[in-house]
Amino acid sequence: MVKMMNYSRQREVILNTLKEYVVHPTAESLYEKVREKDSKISLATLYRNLNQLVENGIIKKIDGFYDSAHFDHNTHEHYHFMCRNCKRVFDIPSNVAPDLIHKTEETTGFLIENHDIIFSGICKDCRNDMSN
Amino acid sequence: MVKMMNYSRQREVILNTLKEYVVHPTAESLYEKVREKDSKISLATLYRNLNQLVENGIIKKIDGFYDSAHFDHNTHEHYHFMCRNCKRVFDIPSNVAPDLIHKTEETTGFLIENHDIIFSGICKDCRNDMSN
DNA sequence: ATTTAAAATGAGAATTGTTATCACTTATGG
DNA sequence: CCATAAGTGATAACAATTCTCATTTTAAAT
Repeated sequence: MVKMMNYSRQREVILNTLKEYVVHPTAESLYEKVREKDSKISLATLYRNLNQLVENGIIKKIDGFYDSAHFDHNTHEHYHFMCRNCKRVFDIPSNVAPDLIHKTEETTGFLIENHDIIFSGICKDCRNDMSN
Repeated sequence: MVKMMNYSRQREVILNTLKEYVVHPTAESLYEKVREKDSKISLATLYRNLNQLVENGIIKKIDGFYDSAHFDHNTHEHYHFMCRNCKRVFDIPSNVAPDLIHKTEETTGFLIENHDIIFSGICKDCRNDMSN
């Protein structure tokens, strides 16, 4: 029994705005963009809808970066990298860690339900800029 | 030029207490244990010292679990799992993802400085308990 | 040993990201 | 079109963490 979500204009704006991102914003920076399209949407509505979209598997929440959560419209298996310099959060393809779940379950006897790999360092753009 | 840390009794108590853990506590639960040994240590002192120990590479901070940070006295490369049921945070050996840094740097052109894998699910003990 | 400057402390206020409350509005199915 | 469940905006509340500041402790140099 999947709990029904009613339509809401605000949720649509929020999801569409998130989909415009290639990198993955915090609630705060997403809120700025959302407000450009609908200046009445409240911050509580943003958080409520982000949580709801996460619970329904439509988007993913990325925890693990030092400050606040980031949100990702890509729900395929992949991992994340934050640049220490520009603070952008990029996708990392999942083939960098083949067979990770299976190996971990074998090794530990734990049941793995969720996982993410969180990398940080310097992205390609910033490396190039630094060497100039 | 490594910044010198002066000795402090409080820091010693905090580090020693952290070392008693097999699983990895939050600041809050570590604080309870620390207060049993020295009931005068302030919460600010705990946080200040944990951050300082992290900056000096003596302990590691584990972000990425839904609520608060956990702290780990084991600085060897390894990963982390939180049980959804008992909320304990366990170590996962790093050989579940061989050559992860190298492959990721190759694939992306990014410079990787830090990384962690965050798993969640049900630990072995809780699986056993559940099947009773 | 005494002095001195930097480092650390305790207590509590402040800050930040996020969630809860509540009166009101909108969506949906009969 | 009515009833009811779901969603909203505004703002208060919250929890984790950091900051402030007057006082104390450490280290190292006299």
